[in-house]
Amino acid sequence: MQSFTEENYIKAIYKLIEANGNTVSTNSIAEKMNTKAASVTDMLKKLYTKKLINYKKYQGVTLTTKGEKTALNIIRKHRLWEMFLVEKLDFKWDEVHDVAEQLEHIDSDKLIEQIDKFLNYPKVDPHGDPIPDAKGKLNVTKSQVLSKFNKNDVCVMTGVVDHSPSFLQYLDKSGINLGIEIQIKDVVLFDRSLQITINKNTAIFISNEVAKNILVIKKNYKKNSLKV
Amino acid sequence: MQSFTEENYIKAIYKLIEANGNTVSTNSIAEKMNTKAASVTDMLKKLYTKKLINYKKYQGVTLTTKGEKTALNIIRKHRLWEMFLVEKLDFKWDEVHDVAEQLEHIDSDKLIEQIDKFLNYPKVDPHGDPIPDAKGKLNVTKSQVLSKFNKNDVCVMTGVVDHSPSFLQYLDKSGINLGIEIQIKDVVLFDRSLQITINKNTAIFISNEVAKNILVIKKNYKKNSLKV
DNA sequence: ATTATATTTTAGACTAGCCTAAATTTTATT
DNA sequence: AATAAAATTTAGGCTAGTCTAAAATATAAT
Ligand SMILES: [Mn+2]
Ligand SMILES: [Mn+2]
Ligand SMILES: [Mn+2]
Ligand SMILES: [Mn+2]
Repeated sequence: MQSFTEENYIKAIYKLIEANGNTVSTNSIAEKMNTKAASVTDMLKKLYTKKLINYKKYQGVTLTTKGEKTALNIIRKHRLWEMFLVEKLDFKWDEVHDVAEQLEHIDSDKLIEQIDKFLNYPKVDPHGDPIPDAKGKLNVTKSQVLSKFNKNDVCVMTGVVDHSPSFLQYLDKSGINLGIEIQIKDVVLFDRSLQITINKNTAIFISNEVAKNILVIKKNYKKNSLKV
Repeated sequence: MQSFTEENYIKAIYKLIEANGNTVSTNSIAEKMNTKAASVTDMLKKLYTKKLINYKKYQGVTLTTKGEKTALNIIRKHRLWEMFLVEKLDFKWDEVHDVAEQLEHIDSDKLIEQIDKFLNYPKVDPHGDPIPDAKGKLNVTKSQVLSKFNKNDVCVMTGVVDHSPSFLQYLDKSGINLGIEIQIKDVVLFDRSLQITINKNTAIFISNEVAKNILVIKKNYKKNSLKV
């Protein structure tokens, strides 16, 4: 069994690898964990003796199979709890993160399996992030950021990059939620800001910065897909 | 804000006072917390500086108003979580305690108020223990142990004294649950074991030790009560 | 009223996690 | 290739919470 602190380090390492590929540096962990590099080095030694990470001095860090399984289990719990809070307790998607940061450390297999069942085995969390299954299997998402698409493209929103409350609240206020259909009506060349419609309603403007934080899947990509 | 450890000490002190009256000794806290007296003394100094307990060297301990409020809030959370586990996640009453010991430390007012609402504001937990309200108000229970009653008395079961899984499982197996009507058919003078009926069914025997751990309220005590 | 026993506190030490400052190693730049 | 800069690790120290052993105090027994 790991301490809360160890679990948070493992999750941080997992997310850094997911975001930036292969190995991860001491400094980047320190930044993500809001600690100092010296503290990270101490913890890396400990995680190494517990066989959770591969670590050689000055060489950066990767997760072992055991470490990755551990990380995915924490992420599974985090996302299921977020889903529970939104679906059952009327939390907004910008309110769940801090509570889930605590709940993800509760140690009870039965609890998390029952929560999963209670929610009817959801595939994604309130932010569109995939929920690993009990064996640690994670569906890879093929979403892309909205800013990559062009005039007249039609997409469905599937997630967000930035998870901050302020960004999520801005999306709420703008009527931008998971599942909406977004059509790009115009792209301003100067700053790549977008004019879009949501579910074919009146158009709104969003900045390129916003578009870079909205994940979508392009609609009607396959010729033989259903046109509704 | 308190650490998990501090919260557990405060709850232990509250329960010892509740069980044994007025002040509580260093040794009794050590026993309940599975620590040594020296560790308790250290913690008492800390809780005193935080104004959570009244403490003078060698004189025993009581809770301040602030300490009692803290204790009741932790107990509120513990019991609401137990209720949630039983009512919504199909846990048995003997399975909830260890998980609730973890969940009671989750820090979120909104979470616990929403859980309360989700459960429709229950008054007692799965073991019949009263749930303090958000202001820390606790309904005093007038239940008594079944062993105090006599032949032909009719009671309703309202709670348990012993909360151990083995005792709770024994009760399950014997059909003894909260809300059942218990009639004392016979009392064996030699060992004060009881022959009882449950909801007027065929009689079973229980030991005095078991009867001392079952809480009940006597039925039809008032002459003008409803006879169903 | 002394003495003996039990309880509680203090003293000193340990681990987990964190820090700053200094030393080491790697990487980048001339 | 030599040097400068950046990244990382080590050294030493701090707090929370724990322990054992010893000292102090309170309680019980003569
Ligand atoms: Mn989150
Ligand atoms: Mn999420
Ligand atoms: Mn309990
Ligand atoms: Mn209970």
